[in-house]
Amino acid sequence: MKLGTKGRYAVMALVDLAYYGQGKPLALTEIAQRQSLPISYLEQLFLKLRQKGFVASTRGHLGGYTLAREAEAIRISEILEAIGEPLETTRCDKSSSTGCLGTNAKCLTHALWAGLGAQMHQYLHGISLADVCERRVV
Amino acid sequence: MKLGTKGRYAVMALVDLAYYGQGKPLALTEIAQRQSLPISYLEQLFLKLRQKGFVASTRGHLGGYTLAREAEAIRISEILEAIGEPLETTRCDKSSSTGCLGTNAKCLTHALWAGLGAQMHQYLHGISLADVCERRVV
DNA sequence: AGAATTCCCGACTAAATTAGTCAAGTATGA
DNA sequence: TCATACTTGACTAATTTAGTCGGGAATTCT
Repeated sequence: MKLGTKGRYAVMALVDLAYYGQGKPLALTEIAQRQSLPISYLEQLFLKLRQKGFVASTRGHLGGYTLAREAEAIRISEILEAIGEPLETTRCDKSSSTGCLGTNAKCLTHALWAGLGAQMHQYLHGISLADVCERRVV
Repeated sequence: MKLGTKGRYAVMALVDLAYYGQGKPLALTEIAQRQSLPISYLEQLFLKLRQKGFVASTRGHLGGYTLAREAEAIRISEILEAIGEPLETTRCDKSSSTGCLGTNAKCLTHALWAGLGAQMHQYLHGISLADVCERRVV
């Protein structure tokens, strides 16, 4: 159970954007250099972030990305979801009728893993980009 | 960020052992069948669980495994640690002096990930094998 | 106009990890 | 002695991760 670079980099980059970009577009190269992240990898991530409406892009010279929403209104959990960072604690097939429902002794652990997932989601949903920027994180 | 089978299977098997094994040794084949887990894989896991003192083994006919500790005294977090399920949310190198300390703007996210890890550990530390068996899990 | 800068996008891949299998052995009880 | 069950190490196929690469398209500066 470890956090992948996709999720970590996406959040790092957005925090950087919220922290250093004051309304003005910030080039990906600048973010990548400051955070020591591979730029072509970041491009992939920002493609998704733009499609999901987290950032807006300006092309050409002096272009870059800006936040499309208020930093206060972007939850960390949303970022991870947008980027495709799984956050999966169970493997029970929800669609299948034979899937585990946590009702029998065989799947006694279902509630445990579901609870862990809920815990994680709750924590990450409770923190916004702005919270991270202003070090309001326990 | 997904939970691997190692951790999941280990907990499933120990819950099964606590639930069905009343002091008497339970053969791995029985646990494996009931939980639909690959037996040779479970063998690997129980090797570690025995070495770390979670279970005791009885060899030969009618042999098997028993819990070496009270089900109330075994925390889920301990099992995952024993088995080698990572539970890593950060990648900051703790040993290196150049490692991230969460003090500069570059690593503003450190506290976030560390907090997530703490949250997960706290949840899993607060639940014992017995809690899972008796469905005392939120 | 042309050059420089920057985003846009899909395809590809090396390396690591996962999720096991397999084979051979040792101990015990019926 | 035979079947059962734990013990242990080596091996591996498949998946996932963590990127790279190459070519394009839009925009602005000179």
